Amino acid sequence: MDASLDLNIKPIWLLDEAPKKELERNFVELGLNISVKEEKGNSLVEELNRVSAENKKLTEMLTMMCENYSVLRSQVMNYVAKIPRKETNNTNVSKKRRAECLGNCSSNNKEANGNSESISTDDDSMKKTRAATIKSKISRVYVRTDPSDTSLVVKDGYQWRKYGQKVTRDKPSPRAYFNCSFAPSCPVKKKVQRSVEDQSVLVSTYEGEHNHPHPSKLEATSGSNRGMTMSSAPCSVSHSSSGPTTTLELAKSMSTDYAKASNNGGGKKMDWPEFQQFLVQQMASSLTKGPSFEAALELPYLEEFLMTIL
DNA sequence: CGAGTTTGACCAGCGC
DNA sequence: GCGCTGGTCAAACTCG
Repeated sequence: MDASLDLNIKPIWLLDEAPKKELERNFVELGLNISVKEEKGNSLVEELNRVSAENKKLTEMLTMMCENYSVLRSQVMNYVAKIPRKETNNTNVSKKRRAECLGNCSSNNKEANGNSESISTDDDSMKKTRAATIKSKISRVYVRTDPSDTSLVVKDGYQWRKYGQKVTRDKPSPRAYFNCSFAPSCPVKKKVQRSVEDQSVLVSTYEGEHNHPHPSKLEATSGSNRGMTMSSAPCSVSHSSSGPTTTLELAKSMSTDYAKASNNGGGKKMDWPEFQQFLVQQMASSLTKGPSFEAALELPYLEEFLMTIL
């Protein structure tokens, strides 16, 4: 099946009668004898009519999609409003091995281990609290990549330094370990591993919170701050450290395209109706891209996707 | 030459 | 205590 739907939001000129006549005129100008090739011409006109009708139908479908999108959007808004946000006031990332040095997490491991000998007053409740703390700081991001790409690199806008790679027991693919190297004292760590279910999906697990602004935000505030903030956002969308975080390349590409589209208009921002129309266009074109859109159709992905474009 | 990556060794936690 | 496993270190290596 040919999935390439050449969709248009606005009814194109083929819907009008005048252009058809112009087409016929063009045939004459091109030296083609319409009377001789009347049959061919008629079939072409019929074909044009058919395509026009099809286009009209598709346009209606898109309009409906757009309306459904609006409804869905408001539903998601309501849904998101109902989700209780967990407090994220605890700032230090703790790991098992560094559990004893809660106040000294940014220092190096050897120092931490040295200190740990003098501070060893753990009990079960403390352990549970810490485990909960770790759990609440962990977020997960799914990124669809080229399955042939073995680099385990997830571009999220931050600067990462790889410090280790390990083959784990239950997973066929190795796990890569990264430190945030944008700020020397940033405690955030990232683990990246391919999904067992889908080798084309990279699962990156973030531990902790960045103690510095996002690099792209720094860029945005220091220089080219045009259009919506979406344009400077990374592909990841994090709505809470308490819940899973999902990334869609589709959302990324859409935001990028949107940024481009906005910038092409001389830096003029699109208003909401324009933006909606733009989204529909992008959705339509994304239908042809397959995997990303399929991913978006899975409910958790879809929610995140909608969060992204809201 | 410096920054980043690779990779084998080491360490700590956990279950038995 | 022992072995398994995940996480980290650091020397060697690569690349711009």
